[in-house]
Amino acid sequence: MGRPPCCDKVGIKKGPWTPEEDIILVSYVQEHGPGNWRAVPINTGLMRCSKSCRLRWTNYLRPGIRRGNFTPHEEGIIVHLQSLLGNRWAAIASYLPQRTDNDIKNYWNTHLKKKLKKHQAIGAIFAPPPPTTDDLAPPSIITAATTTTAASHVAGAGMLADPLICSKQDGYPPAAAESTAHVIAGGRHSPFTDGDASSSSYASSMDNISKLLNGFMKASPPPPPQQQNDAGKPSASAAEVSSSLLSSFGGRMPGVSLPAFGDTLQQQPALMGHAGYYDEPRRQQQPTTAAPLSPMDRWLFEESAEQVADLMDLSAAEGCCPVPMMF
DNA sequence: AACTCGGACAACCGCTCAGAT
DNA sequence: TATCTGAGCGGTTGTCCGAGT
Repeated sequence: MGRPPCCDKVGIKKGPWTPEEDIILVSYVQEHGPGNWRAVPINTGLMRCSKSCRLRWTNYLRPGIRRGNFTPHEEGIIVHLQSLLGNRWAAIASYLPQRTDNDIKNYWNTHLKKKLKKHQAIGAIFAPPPPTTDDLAPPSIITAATTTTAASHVAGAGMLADPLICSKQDGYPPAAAESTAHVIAGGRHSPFTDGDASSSSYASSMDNISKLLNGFMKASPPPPPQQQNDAGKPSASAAEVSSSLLSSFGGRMPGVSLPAFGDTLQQQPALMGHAGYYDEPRRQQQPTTAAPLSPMDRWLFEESAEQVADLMDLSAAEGCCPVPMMF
């Protein structure tokens, strides 16, 4: 028998999300937490498929998302992990917690693939040979990178981010696993936190929403153009946004209690509950001190920086890419 | 100024997996 | 144990916008 559709297609709205819908979704998630997506359109009145709601939250509204240009360092990480893991964007995204898998996938398809193709065309070396999995990659990562079954790759993606699973199932040293998780959790020692690390990821995600709202609030003058996220300064405070939005709705939002929206954005822990890699209760158990990096981490975090530099300036080199490129 | 083309990115689709029953 | 269903993932498409002609 055929699989029933994930949701009733009749009356389901498609296409770009409106600021109103975003607010409804954000408010709902703030109140109930992410998850149980099937209930979201039912309880909010959103004429959206549950999958669409989840995707919108995960890829755009979720706090902690960094948008805008990828740094050369990030590019290198992506290239490296892509060569290691293939097109397992979720797994790759677990190493770049501020980026969504969709973002990384898009960036790969539009920028990096082209860049690497060009580089490959001139027969240059993209990166020095990665260390063998025997001496560097933890077992879970080896599994993720080398096993062809979908089950293992999904599990592997999770293991990358989950010290409990890593240590329990694979004998992956807890310290190493924790270090990975610490990075994922935005640990201070993370080499992925680049220049604007001082600005919270929360600010950037709030900027996303603020930007939307500013576009929505026709009564308000448009905000001056700004580099999204990088400045880490929202165009309006959450309270202002909330207040203005309420005004524009005449103080009412259908099916949504909005007054707490400003507070909502201050409650990042509640909103950070990202099913999957950002399991907040588990994240909160992470040590606050920097754990020693696993060999894999070290390779990715330290050595890749040099490799990235080599890659990005497309310096002339001989030979060809030593690692398989999945395109 | 109008049109075309291509890049960038948001969103959708279909498949698979995992948990619940 | 088998089946069902919700959630997640990766591939693909659609749309917008800026650059070039």
